[in-house]
Amino acid sequence: MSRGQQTKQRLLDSAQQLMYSRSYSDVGVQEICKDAKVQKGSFYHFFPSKSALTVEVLEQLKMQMIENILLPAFAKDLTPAKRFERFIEYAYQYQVQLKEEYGYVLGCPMGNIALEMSTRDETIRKKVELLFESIFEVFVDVLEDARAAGELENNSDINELAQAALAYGEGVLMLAKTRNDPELIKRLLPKVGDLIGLKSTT
Amino acid sequence: MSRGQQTKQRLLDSAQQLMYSRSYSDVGVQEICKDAKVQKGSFYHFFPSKSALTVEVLEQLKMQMIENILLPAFAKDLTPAKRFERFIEYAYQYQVQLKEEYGYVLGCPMGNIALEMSTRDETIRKKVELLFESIFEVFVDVLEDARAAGELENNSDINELAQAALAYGEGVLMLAKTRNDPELIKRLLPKVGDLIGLKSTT
DNA sequence: ATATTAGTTGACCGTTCGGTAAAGTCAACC
DNA sequence: GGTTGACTTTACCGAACGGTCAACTAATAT
Repeated sequence: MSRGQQTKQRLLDSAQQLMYSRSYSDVGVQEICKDAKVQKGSFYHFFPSKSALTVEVLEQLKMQMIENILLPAFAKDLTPAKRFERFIEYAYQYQVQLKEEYGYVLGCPMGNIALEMSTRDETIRKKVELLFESIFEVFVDVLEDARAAGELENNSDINELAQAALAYGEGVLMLAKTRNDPELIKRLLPKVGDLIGLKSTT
Repeated sequence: MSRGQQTKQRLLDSAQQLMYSRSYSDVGVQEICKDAKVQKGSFYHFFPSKSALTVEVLEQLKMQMIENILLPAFAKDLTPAKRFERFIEYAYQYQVQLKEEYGYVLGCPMGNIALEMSTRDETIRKKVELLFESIFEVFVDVLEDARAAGELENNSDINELAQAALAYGEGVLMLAKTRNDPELIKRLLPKVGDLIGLKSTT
């Protein structure tokens, strides 16, 4: 990685961490630069605006999420139901760890930005929409497996089930963040099985 | 209402409208004052801080929501399932109207603030937690009615079902806001019946 | 070796931020 | 009719905001 790429990466990493643990508006370009040990002029050499930086942060977030959570959790070595269980366990453990580290359950980094920025920055809104689409596709994939294996009691459209599952997950993370209690994830998320009609998840 | 109370009310109303349509951070006390036609000094006569104003806005929001949405939607003139259907219709119509008025689906005013502010202002987080509790209680009430009427196929703890329903609702509103598409509410929210095991809601 | 490009530095822009303070105005009560 | 306290006005604070700019240095290619 070239010198410039390293600098850019530090900016992306600092921005991701700071914005996730606080919010888009609460973190200024100045603070991101200070954290990344980069001067402000350099920031604007790599990014035309704070908004553009954020879009790249979201892209990075998506890649990390797919690689570190979605792919391992939904690997096809288990039954669809067990994959969901594994996913829930990952999500729970992650929020527990965040609470230890920051004192707060931080919830979903995409959901946080979505609600803060959707009415203020159209390119950010569109980007988050795409990220949700990525998760959604993974869900569709598992649900198709489940239906093929006869483990799906529900005969609704799989696209709608996947969206419902995504919505439910986001909602549970919101409640967990609001209560600042990761246990909510463990108690509530398994009910996603009822929502999508998956056998033996409860 | 005394002159002072009127001023305070204008501040609360302006703040509520501006913060809901944009966000907490994007709206300054200056702008709130300008919108309410109140001088800044007066603002700080009524509220010690922007945070305190927000807590009162949230309280007002709760009262309005209970009176205008929850009480009429969950009135006991219909079966529990039909009450949920009516609630969904209200939520849908409201977001459609917001989109016409502002160009954006605004989602849930509590959820929006929760995700933006939970890690930044503890008194706001606590207040939102309480608001969720209020909705939650209404849900518990309907679910008890449903179980008494034998319309609840699920034998889980009603508190957990109510929380799951709340989470799902918030998640659907988040997705609708991110996609800026109120139709998602109509398509997705009825599945709450599957989640809580309510007969004949789909 | 030199020219070009990529990256860095730090000072600077106008504006807005949340919040303060003091002087002034108004209505109500004695 | 004067006093009191609620409310309003206006000017102001230091700090931070997102973004710009021109001068500088480091690395690369010819």
